[in-house]
Amino acid sequence: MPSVTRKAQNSRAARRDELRNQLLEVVERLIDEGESFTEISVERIVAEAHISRTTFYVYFADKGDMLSAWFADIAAEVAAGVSGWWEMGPQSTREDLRTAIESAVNAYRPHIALMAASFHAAAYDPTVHELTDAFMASNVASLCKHVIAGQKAGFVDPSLPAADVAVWLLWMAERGFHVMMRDVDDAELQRQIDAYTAIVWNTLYAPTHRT
Amino acid sequence: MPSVTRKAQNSRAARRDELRNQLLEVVERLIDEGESFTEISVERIVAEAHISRTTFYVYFADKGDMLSAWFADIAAEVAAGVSGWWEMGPQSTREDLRTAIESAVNAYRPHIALMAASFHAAAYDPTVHELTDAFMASNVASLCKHVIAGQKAGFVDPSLPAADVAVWLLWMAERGFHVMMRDVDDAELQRQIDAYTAIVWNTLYAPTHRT
DNA sequence: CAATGTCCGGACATGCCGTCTGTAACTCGC
DNA sequence: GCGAGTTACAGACGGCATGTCCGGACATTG
Repeated sequence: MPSVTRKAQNSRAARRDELRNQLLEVVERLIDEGESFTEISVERIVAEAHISRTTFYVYFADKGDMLSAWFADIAAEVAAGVSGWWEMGPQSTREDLRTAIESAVNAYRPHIALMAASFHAAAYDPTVHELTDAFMASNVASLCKHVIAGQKAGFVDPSLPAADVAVWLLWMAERGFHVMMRDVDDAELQRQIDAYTAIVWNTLYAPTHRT
Repeated sequence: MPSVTRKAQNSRAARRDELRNQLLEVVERLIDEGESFTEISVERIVAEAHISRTTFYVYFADKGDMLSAWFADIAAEVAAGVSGWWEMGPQSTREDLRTAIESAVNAYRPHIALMAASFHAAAYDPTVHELTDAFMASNVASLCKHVIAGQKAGFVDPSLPAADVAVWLLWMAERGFHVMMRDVDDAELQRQIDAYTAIVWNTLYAPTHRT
């Protein structure tokens, strides 16, 4: 009875997604209350979510698996948010850059706590590590491509080592988002965006925009 | 008998230092072998160091305490390594900046594994968090002061928000050191230093050095 | 009804933690 | 050398969290 099996699998996957969201909501709240992902036990999570620990292990191999199940979705969202950056061209202004960065921040920000948790867990969980790595690699590749194109088109400092600078700028963003954009009001957030924009602008574009 | 007590305390402190170094050597090796600090148990550490777990707890409250006992020393070393940067003046060249950064890297590099472990542990260990925080805050303060002085003296882009940019540039360094300078050969290391130098130079100094 | 899938409570072995024994050794001052 | 103080140890503890397993309760479906 293949149809039965198929249906079961579908509902299983759906249920997994449902649980995943429900559990991450709990985790997010706990993190916001000042705890760290590593310190939050599975027992704690399932208790707060009112499901049994057994059920948790039916759907997830462990905490990292739960995080991983969620990461791909959000990575895509963020990637879409950043994409404006890659469209910078010779005519683009510093305002355009700021807008692109702001949209990336806006995509990132609702999930800062869990993103930070993911990057933290990446240090000891191989599965999570692969995901964060792929996420960074993909964005680095995009930025690198953009930088090289910009150098060819003459609106990015041609003396820069494109690949290396791309890596540095994006890891800076990752770290900065987690460290500086947690628990900040909107004014502070705007200032942080300004600062990051200033660094990126000066690094990449300013040298070719001298008046 | 105060003299006895005093002597005991001295030897205790000395022994603590001795153990600390011995244990961190083990930890460093284990990390180099691909394990993560969080995952390394006290049992593991003491076994490899050929001391008993009991003895460990005589001298340290826990793993974090051991890391903390070591962090202050190394923070001072690194701070000394970076100090060349703050001496950049109106006449300083890009080469000077690179030299300063290289010396910071050289101070940092021998301890990258443990520094990374410290920053990682900071996420869940309040004691370690305080130390890493103070370390970053102190360097940020120095850089911030340098930027402001440079803006007054006219060799740093005056449009930059000094405090914010200082924070971003230094967290970028912290992250970059851990992510990009682990397990790299010397050629790769030089390239990373070049990239970081390029970003810092373009951000801070280049706008006022236009030819 | 019977089979299937879902959830649960309860229990298990395992591993690590931090603490607390008692014991053996070593180093002093006397 | 004797005894007091210190240091190291092995061994055991209670506690907590992990990941796994089972059996029973319940609803859904054929």
